[in-house]
Amino acid sequence: MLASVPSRPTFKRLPRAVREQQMLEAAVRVFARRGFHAASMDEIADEAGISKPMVYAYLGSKDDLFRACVNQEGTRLLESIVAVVRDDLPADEQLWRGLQGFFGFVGAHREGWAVLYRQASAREPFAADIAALRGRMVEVIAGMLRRAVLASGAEAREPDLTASAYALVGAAESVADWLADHPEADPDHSAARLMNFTWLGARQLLQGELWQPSSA
Amino acid sequence: MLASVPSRPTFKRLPRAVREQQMLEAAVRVFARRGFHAASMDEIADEAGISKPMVYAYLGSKDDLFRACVNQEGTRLLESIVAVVRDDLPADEQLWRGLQGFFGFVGAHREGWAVLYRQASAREPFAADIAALRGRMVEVIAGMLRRAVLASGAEAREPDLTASAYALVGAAESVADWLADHPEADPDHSAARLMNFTWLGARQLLQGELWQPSSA
DNA sequence: CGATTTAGCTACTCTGGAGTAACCCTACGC
DNA sequence: GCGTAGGGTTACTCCAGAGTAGCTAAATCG
Repeated sequence: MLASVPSRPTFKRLPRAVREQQMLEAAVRVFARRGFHAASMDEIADEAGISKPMVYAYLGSKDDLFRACVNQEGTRLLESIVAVVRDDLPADEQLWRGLQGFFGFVGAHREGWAVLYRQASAREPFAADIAALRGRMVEVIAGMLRRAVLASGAEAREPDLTASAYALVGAAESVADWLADHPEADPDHSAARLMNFTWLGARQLLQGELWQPSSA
Repeated sequence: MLASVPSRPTFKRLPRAVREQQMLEAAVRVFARRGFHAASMDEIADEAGISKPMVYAYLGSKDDLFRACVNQEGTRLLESIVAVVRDDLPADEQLWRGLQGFFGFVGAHREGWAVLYRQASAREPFAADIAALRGRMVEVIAGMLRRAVLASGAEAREPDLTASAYALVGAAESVADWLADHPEADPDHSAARLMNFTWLGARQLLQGELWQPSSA
């Protein structure tokens, strides 16, 4: 019996699943800092510590690779939110936790956020994916608002719900962008401010109060 | 020479200023529908009814051309707002008119909007310009909010003002994106809904009312 | 009515980077 | 101890598209 030393993991020759994940992480970083076009497959391969043909062998074309990045980061974003929202909570608590999850993701994954929003929403083949993702969020938010309004005994007007949800999602994206550029800022603090800003207004509006132009 | 074949259906030799403007308008359209990278100088020249070297002769490189588009559309956007806001009005009226101007521009210049936001904010050399434009808007909005709060006798907390302004600008951009994809929607209606959504909330928040988590 | 200036063209060059062909190497199964 | 499969590489091909050289011709001027 030989003293069978468990084959020490050399730095080379890793199993496919591991390499694929390394490549994806590298790609997200490069796409985030260069943008889709300026990112070259050579640089991505280099960042992953591998050669270009391996990237093609495992992940396919540049478009395929980018789509994989978008899907991965989009999934992570959604999971960050889903993980903290509980169905049995009142709507305002759900929204609050959703915002915490959202800003938590952005704070911890600034590259992922940049890939998803600064890059993917501007490039035609992928913009549709992001629009769909945003659409799902809008639906979720609108649902929360709807339940909140109904729970308070008021009447829910669908167009107002959708418009409010769009405004809220946009406000969150804007604050997220600001957060991505201010590493010292606290994600939870941003979440709290936005919660305050939107909830008070949404509540009043959806209960029927209206701002009226005082002239013309 | 018998059948001399200049055969140019080209109608006229136009003065430089006119051609430049045609090229800019064409470039905005092509950039908007293809994106910066996928837009080729050939297609832009074609859209303008002119040949490529003319574009280079008048507007310079592709980057120069795109920057010219961004500047033109950015200026138009700002002017749409400035044109309707009056300094002597109360802050809520100013905000209301500003939103009307903003959504009026987006409704009437969907290509310009797409160039400014969907394209320019994602491409590195130009993102800074857009960030600056957005920064000016945030400052303006924060100023309106500040005056409104002071006028109502409350105390203005700067971080809240800035955060609210970011949220409001982001909400407006989001609704504008939605508007750009829904040609049948009425810009004024969008402006009114957003005004309602934000004003009621901002007013309460800035006067000190806070939403509080009901649990942990 | 020549000279000059300005609008305009065709037909190139050249480069960055996506994608690939063809080969190498080592662990493992038998 | 050897065949093979899968992880890995170098060194290409090829093309779209930015940018240019160098020409023609219509206005304008003196």
